[in-house]
Amino acid sequence: MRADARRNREKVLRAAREAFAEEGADVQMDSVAHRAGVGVGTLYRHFPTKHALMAEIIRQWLAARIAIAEDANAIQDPSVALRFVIHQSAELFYEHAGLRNAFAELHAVDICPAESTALQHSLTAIIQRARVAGVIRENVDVDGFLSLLCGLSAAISAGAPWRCGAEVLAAGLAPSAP
Amino acid sequence: MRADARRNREKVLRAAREAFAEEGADVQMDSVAHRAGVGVGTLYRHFPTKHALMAEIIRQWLAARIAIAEDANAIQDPSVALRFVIHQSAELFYEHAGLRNAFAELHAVDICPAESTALQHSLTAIIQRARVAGVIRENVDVDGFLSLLCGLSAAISAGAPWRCGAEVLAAGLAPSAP
DNA sequence: GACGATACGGAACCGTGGTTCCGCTTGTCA
DNA sequence: TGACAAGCGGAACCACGGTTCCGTATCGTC
Repeated sequence: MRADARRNREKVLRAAREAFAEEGADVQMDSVAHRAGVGVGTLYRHFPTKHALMAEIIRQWLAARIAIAEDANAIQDPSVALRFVIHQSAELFYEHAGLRNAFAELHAVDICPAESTALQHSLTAIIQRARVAGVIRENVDVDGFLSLLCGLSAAISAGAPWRCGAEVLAAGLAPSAP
Repeated sequence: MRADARRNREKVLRAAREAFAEEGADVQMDSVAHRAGVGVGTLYRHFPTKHALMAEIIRQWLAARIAIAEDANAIQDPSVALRFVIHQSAELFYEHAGLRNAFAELHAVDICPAESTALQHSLTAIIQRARVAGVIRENVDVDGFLSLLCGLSAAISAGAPWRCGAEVLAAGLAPSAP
């Protein structure tokens, strides 16, 4: 791949992230191209369709979430690990608040099955450890946890301060007092 | 208004709710018309644009939420009132899970300012009472609460069991132990 | 520095889907 | 029951936006 092509690919991805975040999933390709300072033709050279461009952004986004989950799994204390995932995720959600709104309707599982599975796998370990240690309420499984994270993401995109959202979720997940 | 016109208006609204819930905000008007068993012309007789149709659905949705908030305000115990709003809202979110996904990108405030204000007003009273009674964490204000409800809605749309989501939020909102 | 391959820009194309228009039907009222 | 207004259906219209295409520019190599 030629050097300028690689440069342009990066410019396009950066612009697309920005554009999707600011204008939602229905930004025009022209707008993305303009932000990137390239022509539409260049967009289509790197990504055959708009959908492919969106998929790549989502893939990178999932990769960041997987990284967080894996970092958490390196933490010994299950309770600390759980809190770590929640807080780090909340911060990530805050940094990319716009993307959440843009891609809310899309099902990541359909678009990036591999990454989705990896994320779920990593989170399963965290939940499992928390369950054994008794630091998470009984009726929350991995799917429930993923949904709640999804909710956290929405809350933060809606304007909730991310630390506050994280605290509420973390506190709410603790097993109810006997 | 003629009787058949009134009937059709109802049919259209029902069909639109169903269509938006199932297919998202970008359902075609033709699809809504087909579900309602009327022609597109009839749609446009009752709602001048697609946007107007969506606005009416959102208005009814906000009305339901306002009703819940007002019911809660009739409850004496601030703690019970807070839990009531959360649980009732969660159930409503569950019943109309699809709509949330469809309209996530839209800002209700811009579309139905009056209803949005009314909802915010009702919730303010609930939060205020909870604050005075010391049954809600200090760093959550009305806006934060609205955002968290928005998050709850997203979590439920994402598949979290609504009772579970409500319990987590209710527990998480309690002031942290000293 | 010249040549071939690779990449770029952006005007033009075309399908999709919101909206309009008008001839026909149906409800309402005297 | 007849007349008129109100409402209906759906084909046709048209703007928008994703995608293609090709002449031009740039890169990398000899």
